[in-house]
Amino acid sequence: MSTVRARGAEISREKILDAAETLFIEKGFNATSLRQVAEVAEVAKSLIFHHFKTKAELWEQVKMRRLAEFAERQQQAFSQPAVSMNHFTDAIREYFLLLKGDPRLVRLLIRNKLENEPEGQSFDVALASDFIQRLERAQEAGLLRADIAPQFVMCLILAATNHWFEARHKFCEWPGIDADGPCDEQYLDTFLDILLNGTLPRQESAP
Amino acid sequence: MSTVRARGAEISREKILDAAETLFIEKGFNATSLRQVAEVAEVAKSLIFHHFKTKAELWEQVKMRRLAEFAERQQQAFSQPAVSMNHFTDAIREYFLLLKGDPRLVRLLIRNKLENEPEGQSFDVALASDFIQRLERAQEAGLLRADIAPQFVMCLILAATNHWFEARHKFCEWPGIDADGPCDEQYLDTFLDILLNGTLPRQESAP
DNA sequence: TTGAGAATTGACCGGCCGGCCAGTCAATTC
DNA sequence: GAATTGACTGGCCGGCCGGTCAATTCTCAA
Repeated sequence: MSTVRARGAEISREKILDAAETLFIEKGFNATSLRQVAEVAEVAKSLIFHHFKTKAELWEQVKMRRLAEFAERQQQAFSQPAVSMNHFTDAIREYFLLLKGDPRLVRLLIRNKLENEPEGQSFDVALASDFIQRLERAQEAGLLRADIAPQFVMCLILAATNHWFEARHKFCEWPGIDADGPCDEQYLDTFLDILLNGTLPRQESAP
Repeated sequence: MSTVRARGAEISREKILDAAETLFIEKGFNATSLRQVAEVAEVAKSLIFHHFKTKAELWEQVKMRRLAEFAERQQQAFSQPAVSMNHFTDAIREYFLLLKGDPRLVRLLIRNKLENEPEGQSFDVALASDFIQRLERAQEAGLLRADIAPQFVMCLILAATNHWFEARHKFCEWPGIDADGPCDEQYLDTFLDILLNGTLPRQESAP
């Protein structure tokens, strides 16, 4: 449908979702009232209930919209063919930049950790196993040490990237780390350097 | 004071703190009412205001008590002298076990990330710079590659350990990772292996 | 023995919460 | 041009919230 009415309704719905996203991610679900959401969205509070059943469902939809978009971009970042190790580091670089460019997403990911839904999203399972398979093929091709489990390498990559942005403000209080400088790149380079050196096949050394 | 009264008061205070810790960490500050805290603590709600000025102060005290204890144990874990790289891996191992043994602490650390206090705690800054200095001395002693910045190695260590437990339940849904098996140890071994191999001084290879 | 004062309680407050509902208005359909 | 539909609103509701307060109990020093 592209009637005038339907288009107007869609705009209102999106305005509500936008306002809810801003407030829920910044202040949290329970600390945000629907009155605030309505005010920011410039819409009557009752209209929220017209478009969404409950406050909880609104939050669910906010997360869905954002995390689905995240999964898509994450897939793009991780889906490059890996014929050499450089392709892996490029993929990690791209994923790192994805997080760097979207602080709100990082905050959502933190909040998502605290919510113990039984179902959860399954798309990142598929994504992870996809990347793990790439790593396995790299092992078979001799690009990667064969004596390490690719699953845990994947965990380590996500830990190193996600945690950096999740705790960035803490790290930047340390001596030698300047928040305004190129510390993101320095950290990433250090990590990739260590990861590469640590996972490259070792050429025959003492047992 | 060690009068009976004072001791009784102290017990009540601790019961309130215990109940608040359980509920705040599990459900969050805004999702927890003081009525629930009082009920779990088996105490009148008003008594909470006798011992703590406001709900916010109670939460502050809960965090203080737990994070101070954490900092102390963290210091123990990281304070071993480092005359060889094994001491570093031992320190990381100990810190890893500290987190493994205290899921509630891990949850508190996640919650702490979301709160943007201007002041914050300064003890972990001191702790980090202490460990970084150890790494620098290891570099001077030739135990560690000299061309990497120790600050970022420290970040990586914290990322690898903290994020593992923060996202453990997600990781354990992946193929090849069994939540009930020894996956914690496998992950840690993989990480330490990569870290050690990646940070060991390289013996003269092609530039 | 007593009285000062801390520990503890339950009744109570104003205010905000999520949610509901009756009703208005304008676009769409017949 | 009447009937229908759906977007949208303001006002109201019961209930719970954080917080206050006066009254009671308890303990111990004087």
